[in-house]
Amino acid sequence: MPQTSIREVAKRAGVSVGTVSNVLNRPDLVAEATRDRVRAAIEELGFVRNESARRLRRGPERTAGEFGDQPRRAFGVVVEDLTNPYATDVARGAEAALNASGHDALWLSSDYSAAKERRSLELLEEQRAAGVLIIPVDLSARDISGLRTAGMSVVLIDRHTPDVCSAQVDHVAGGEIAAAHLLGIGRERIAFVTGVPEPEPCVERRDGASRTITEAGSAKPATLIQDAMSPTEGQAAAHQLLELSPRPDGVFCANDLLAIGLINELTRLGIRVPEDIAVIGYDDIELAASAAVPLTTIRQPRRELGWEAAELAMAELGEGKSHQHRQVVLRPELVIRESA
Amino acid sequence: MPQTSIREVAKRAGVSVGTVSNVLNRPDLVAEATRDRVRAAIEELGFVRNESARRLRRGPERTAGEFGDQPRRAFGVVVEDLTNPYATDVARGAEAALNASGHDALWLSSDYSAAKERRSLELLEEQRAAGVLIIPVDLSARDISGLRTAGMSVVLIDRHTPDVCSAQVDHVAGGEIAAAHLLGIGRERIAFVTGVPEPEPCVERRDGASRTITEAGSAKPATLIQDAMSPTEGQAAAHQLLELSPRPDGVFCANDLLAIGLINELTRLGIRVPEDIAVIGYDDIELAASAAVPLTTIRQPRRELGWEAAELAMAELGEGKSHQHRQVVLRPELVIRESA
DNA sequence: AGCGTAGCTTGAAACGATTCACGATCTTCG
DNA sequence: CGAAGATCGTGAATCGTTTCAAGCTACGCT
Repeated sequence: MPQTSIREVAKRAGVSVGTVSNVLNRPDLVAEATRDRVRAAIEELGFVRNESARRLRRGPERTAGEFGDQPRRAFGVVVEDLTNPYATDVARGAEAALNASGHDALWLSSDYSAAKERRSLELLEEQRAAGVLIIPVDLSARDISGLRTAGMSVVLIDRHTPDVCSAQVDHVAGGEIAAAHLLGIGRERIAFVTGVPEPEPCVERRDGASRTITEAGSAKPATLIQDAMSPTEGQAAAHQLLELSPRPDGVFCANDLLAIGLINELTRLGIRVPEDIAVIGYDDIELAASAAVPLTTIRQPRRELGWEAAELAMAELGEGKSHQHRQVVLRPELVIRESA
Repeated sequence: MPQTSIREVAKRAGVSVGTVSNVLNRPDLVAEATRDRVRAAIEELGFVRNESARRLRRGPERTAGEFGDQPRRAFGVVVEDLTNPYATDVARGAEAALNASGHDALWLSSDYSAAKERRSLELLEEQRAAGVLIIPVDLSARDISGLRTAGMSVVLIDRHTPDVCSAQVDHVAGGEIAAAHLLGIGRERIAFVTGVPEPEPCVERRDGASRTITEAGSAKPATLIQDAMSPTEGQAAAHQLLELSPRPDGVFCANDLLAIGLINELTRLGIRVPEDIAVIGYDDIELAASAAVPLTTIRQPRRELGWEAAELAMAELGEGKSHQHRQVVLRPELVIRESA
């Protein structure tokens, strides 16, 4: 007895399969007595509708917005690293938007691997998810158009190409703001700390910062490249930093985790932050405010970013053919605390 | 034209549908020339197999371990909070084990809400996932048996009941170890900091610690309950702590995030850690080692925990009827750094 | 030539739900 | 009393895939 099907429920309740289906999908079409009988049968048999069959029959989800109940759909949220608070915040924003509209979010992580990324997309495609929100690691146009022909909406986060919807933060501006702040508090020898693989947005931050700095007439910033963007690597960066000559008096870290590790180690080595070296992070994760030296940082509107991305995805789904790809760009914001 | 189906591919390649299916599933049965022709047709048409139909036909996945290619399946990993490094580490451990066996992980978050938790389970059930690994918020036996009859394997993480597989850490022991350490370094007035909603495991840690302390003849520890288990709340706890009289000289925090926030705030208020107040955390998250005051803590083998859970789930799936529920219990470990 | 075999291919029968054109009853009202 | 609606139910057709018994060739062997 492989599975309880609608047919057995029908037999048990003494009705036809069509009626059971109606109880499931349009209960108002069924007389109360019958409905109860069917429900009881469902209960007793522990019946669960086979979503595969349902979807097979239904085909590409109807244009939504029909009368009555919304078609609850699943969207995939693919991020590079579920351990990174930045990524999880973005994803939570997306999930919130999705939930608010009665949809669901499935999280997948690509772990910075193009292969895992591709596999995740495949999985979503096989499951016939409604759409994907993705912080891409290495997405080709081909992958995307594949998804598209499978009828899924695709939204890029933190990256963009003309023929897909995307939501991103203006990282160049973020870099500029950070550099301008460092310059503004009188720092002249600025270093940049980042990690490999260096995500596109970090490159942009770096470019923005670099330009601002050289345009202001200061020396091109030294760049310290670590193995990852974690606090541990930030610690390591502290030592490298002190070996630089001339020793920098301002540091711009590609993310807060690096900054926190860096500051902690610097403090332990007797260097005062911000007096000796000012440090500015990027992201404004929760920990930034309650760090030993509260971190000055660039806040990304991450929840909003995820939220916007989800809105785009849902819109794309609703609009069908007439859809015009949109690119949302949010602006980051300087949060001044104590580290710079 | 709703979707490219196997039939159109067949027509285009001039073969029967059965052959196309074979190319997809058992390529070795098909002559090379035909195979190439079919593959070309697939390519040209941008065909993607409709997973719903496939699954509908296949029915409950065969007992795996068949000849040839493994049936790649998706497992759901439901955690309470994807923002919590503890949870994500466990989930990553699970994902690693799953991937190692050629399966996939879908992450869902319940956000501490029983409703979302239930919804997540429903979703997984509808998608006919192979199994669920869950850190439960509020799971009734009924929910579980529902999942079970739907043919999914269920593994509880960090909680247990006799009739389900589970993997957990011995939290009582963890509490005992922490308390014993605090006692061992001469602390006498110990406080416990936790947050609501207080997960079962935290209660166990507290119990273990309490017992050890009272059995050693010290006063029952004061308990500070915060609104959450975050660094921000740890900060708040610092102030409450100082108002206690007698002022504690040792604190056991329910997790590292609380401990880090607490220590940072204490330091800012001029209290020395560990000299004035020793603080011990729980979890050993990455940040613990690189915190301003490197944190002494109880390490949970989180990756292993997730890994074991995944192994259990996969085993359950493979064993079918003959399955015996197993409960894996891992032992936590004291990591001495500087905060206590 | 006759026969067995191996290697490919075929095509119809599932899988389990949804849909929809039709009946079957029951009301209501002229 | 009879006809026109309402209101409910029915059950066959259908979605796209996999499965599998059966058919077809070509080949080797006696």
